[in-house]
Amino acid sequence: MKNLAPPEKRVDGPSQRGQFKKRASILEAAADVFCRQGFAGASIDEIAVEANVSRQTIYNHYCEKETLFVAVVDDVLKRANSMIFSMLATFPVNADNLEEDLVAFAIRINKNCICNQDGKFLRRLVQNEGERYPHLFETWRQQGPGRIISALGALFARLSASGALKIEDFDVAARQFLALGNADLQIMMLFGQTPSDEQLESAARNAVRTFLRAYGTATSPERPDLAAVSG
Amino acid sequence: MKNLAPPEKRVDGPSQRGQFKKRASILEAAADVFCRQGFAGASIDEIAVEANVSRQTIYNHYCEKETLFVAVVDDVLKRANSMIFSMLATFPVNADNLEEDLVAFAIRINKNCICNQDGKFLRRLVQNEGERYPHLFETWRQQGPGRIISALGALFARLSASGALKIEDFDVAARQFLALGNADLQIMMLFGQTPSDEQLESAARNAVRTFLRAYGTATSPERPDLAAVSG
DNA sequence: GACGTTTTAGACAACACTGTCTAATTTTAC
DNA sequence: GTAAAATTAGACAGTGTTGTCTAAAACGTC
Repeated sequence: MKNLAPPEKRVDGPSQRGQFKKRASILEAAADVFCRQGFAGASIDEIAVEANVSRQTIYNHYCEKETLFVAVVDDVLKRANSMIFSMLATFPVNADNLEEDLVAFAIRINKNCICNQDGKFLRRLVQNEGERYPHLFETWRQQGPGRIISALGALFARLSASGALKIEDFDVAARQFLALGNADLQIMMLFGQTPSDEQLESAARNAVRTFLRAYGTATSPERPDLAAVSG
Repeated sequence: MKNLAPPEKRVDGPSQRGQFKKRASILEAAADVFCRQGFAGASIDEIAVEANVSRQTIYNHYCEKETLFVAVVDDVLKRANSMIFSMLATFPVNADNLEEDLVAFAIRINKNCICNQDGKFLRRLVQNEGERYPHLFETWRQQGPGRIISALGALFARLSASGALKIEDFDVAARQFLALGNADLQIMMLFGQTPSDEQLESAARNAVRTFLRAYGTATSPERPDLAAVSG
């Protein structure tokens, strides 16, 4: 890590006029290798081979290994953030068919945000390098998860206001919804495995059933005989 | 990684007659450094300094870096396993004061198994090196989480049989209990932070309240007016 | 086709790390 | 106190990596 980069060498490298494909290829390969090997274990040569690019080209675009790393993290963070908010936009609006809609929503979140390559990469990277390079994730840490939970909480608030759910703390409910959605997948994901569609569906069903038992109003059909027991 | 270690060099090193303190000191320092830097990023010299030991001593006890790594993983896995099962032994037996007992249980699990140093180490290690050194975690992967969930599930089954809970799938309930317990702590833990006692308690309360709403029978006091709404 | 830019392969120095060796020193057992 | 065992500091070769440099080749644009 050089503290003083020579000012005549631009950090941003070529690409003013094109060669976007090279950059994209490097970013993708670097994400792969950094994810597999970690920052310390990743070698520029390995990235170059995987990107079908010469090592020098990497140094032309990103003057240091750390510059490349920062660019990869930025890229993945941006993509993951836009993905999660586009998924939040598919949250069910009305409450007819709520259970099925929530199941489908949970599947989408898990499949496209948590269990995909970007999700895996982010979990690893944050966990490994978050303490070593706090500045990389600081803004995401302060805004990312908090804003996601707030947004999801607001969606649950809407359902709660319409009487479909009965929730006191919307943010807690949002966190619990996500946590329940991962409950059956966490161990797989810890080992880097990707769940099958069947596993995704089963996990989502288990999660939503429990969530609706806790927060659903009486119209939820899936709580067979609690009223009978309580009455 | 040498494939053929000279047979006259014992893998287990000295310690037949004592020097346990050195070994323990090395193991502890190595766990620390491996956890912070990963396998590739950790240097033997750094471990030696942190253990207050010369580098040669490390090589005397563990002939290769990988041997040391394996020993550290074994050590942590054994300790974590024994801790989790000793915590499971404190699961509430009877159902009077169930909510408070479950809260205390969740706090104990989180504090002593999930949020402590060993838990952090294991999460990192499994996630990072689990694919590269599958043999290290294979037996734990097959037996560890599965047996933990089964054991916790059996405890919930006991409460269910006594009528205090109403659960269909005990293993699912066990996973959900643990997932709910982590719901409020996951982001902190991802960044390597350790929750305060207040945060631990609040997280456990939120988790148990929701869990009991989903699985509790009518005797649970904390579901204020579902019956009224449903009636 | 010509020109400026980008890419490439390869060589290169500087550095860090692993694992070995040795000889001196300290610790431990008896 | 003595002898065996363990530890230490330091030097060392071998290796891999980063980042630089150069000259040739490929590319894109006009």
